[in-house]
Amino acid sequence: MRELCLPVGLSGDDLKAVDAAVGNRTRLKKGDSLYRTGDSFAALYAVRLGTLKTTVLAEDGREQVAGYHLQGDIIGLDGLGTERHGCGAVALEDSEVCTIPFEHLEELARDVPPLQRNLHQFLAREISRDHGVMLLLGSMRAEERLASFLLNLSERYRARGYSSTEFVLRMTREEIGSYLGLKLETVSRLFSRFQEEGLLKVSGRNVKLTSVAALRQLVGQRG
Amino acid sequence: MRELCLPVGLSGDDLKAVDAAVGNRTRLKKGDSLYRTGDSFAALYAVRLGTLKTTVLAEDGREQVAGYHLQGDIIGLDGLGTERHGCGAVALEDSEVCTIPFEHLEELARDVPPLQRNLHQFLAREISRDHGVMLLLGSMRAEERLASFLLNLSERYRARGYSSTEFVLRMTREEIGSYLGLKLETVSRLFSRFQEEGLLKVSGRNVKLTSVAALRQLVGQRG
DNA sequence: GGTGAACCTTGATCCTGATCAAACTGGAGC
DNA sequence: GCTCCAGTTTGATCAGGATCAAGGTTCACC
Repeated sequence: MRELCLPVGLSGDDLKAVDAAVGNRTRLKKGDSLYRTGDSFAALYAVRLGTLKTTVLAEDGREQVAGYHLQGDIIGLDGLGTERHGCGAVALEDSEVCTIPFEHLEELARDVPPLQRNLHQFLAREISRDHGVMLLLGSMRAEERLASFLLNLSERYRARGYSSTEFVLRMTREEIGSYLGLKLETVSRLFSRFQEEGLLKVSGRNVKLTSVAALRQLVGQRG
Repeated sequence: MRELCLPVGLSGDDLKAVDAAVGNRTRLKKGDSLYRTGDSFAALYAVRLGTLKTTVLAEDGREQVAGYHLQGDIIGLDGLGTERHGCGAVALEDSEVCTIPFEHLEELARDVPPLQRNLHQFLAREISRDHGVMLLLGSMRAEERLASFLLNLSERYRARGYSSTEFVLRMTREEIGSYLGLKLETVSRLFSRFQEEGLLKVSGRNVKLTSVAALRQLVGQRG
């Protein structure tokens, strides 16, 4: 079992040191919270197995899904270097994460420059990801948002060696809507419409993309 | 002139080292680009004077304002540790920034733990900021968005020692709309309406908040 | 295997903000 | 001081998605 929680390009001693920094695994059952908004921040988490959602909370109590996280994703970055988590994280199915105590990681990053660089890249990637979501929420129509969401999932499943065209959604229509800034009825209608138009086949949470090209075109048009 | 581009809690030698890492100042005229999306990433920038906007670009060419940056803000973080800038940055008025070469900073962060911590905090804060924008774009109505935007500006001016109730907007209605996911006409109408309702006085880009409490209530309601 | 709750679909209607259009304003440049 | 143009305001209309409502489906749990 040579794989790493942080996919760094390291070798030898460095790698061992990183291995040591990675704490034990935690099993989560569907619905379990890994951490909640406002919890004191002490560690990052690498998703080993399963799917989590992170949610942001407005002062008035409104909650919104900020992201979905699959195997290999690192979560908790938003609390890095601060006192408290700004998000909450909940398992959408039985999952497993490993804990990366932050004190240790920060220290390690000082001694292992490639790791430091890697950490920075993770953070920057998180920022870029968020910018993508802002673009989606700020300037796309409902159908573009859903298409974009499905293509994003597709790409991520592909990268993990799963089918990129046939997968099971781990979240409800309401959660999808929350992430996309839409109501659940709108999400449901869009799935139906996409199916009518031959872009995909959907049955509850089972999705089969039948025309990735058409979905791409949907996202890319306008301009 | 003892102030720092990165407001770190350092002293003595550390402080000198950081000072040394901060490159020279650059003057920007209104409309000048500091960097563009896709430019190779080499440095962060601290805003010394003026106002900048950062913009994200979709593949299809759509552009959206990702943030407005005032004196003391650090920009360019999204490119950190990666090859290219994911955003563009443009001066909204004559401005001045100082360049913080990234290679140097990363190296320095290894030797000066408080600086490392500070850098991480900046990154985490940027992520949290983006989450706030996602919340705004995903779940607020138009009037809540504008109120939220104005209160945010107000707070930031206050923190910088300027009036928190009377200021000049440095961006056009269209740019405000782009940031808030609204059209310029909607922004204009909202300003007029807020004025009618006695929340503020507006004349072109001059804004005077006359009822911060009412603006707050507007944002906070819905539960 | 049956039951109930959570989740999903679909329909009808409403409303917010987009779009189209036209006139007004103010400031930069001559 | 005048001109011109980018930016702003305001009006009229439209449409996308929200909301309200009512069944239908699935699956976890007993």
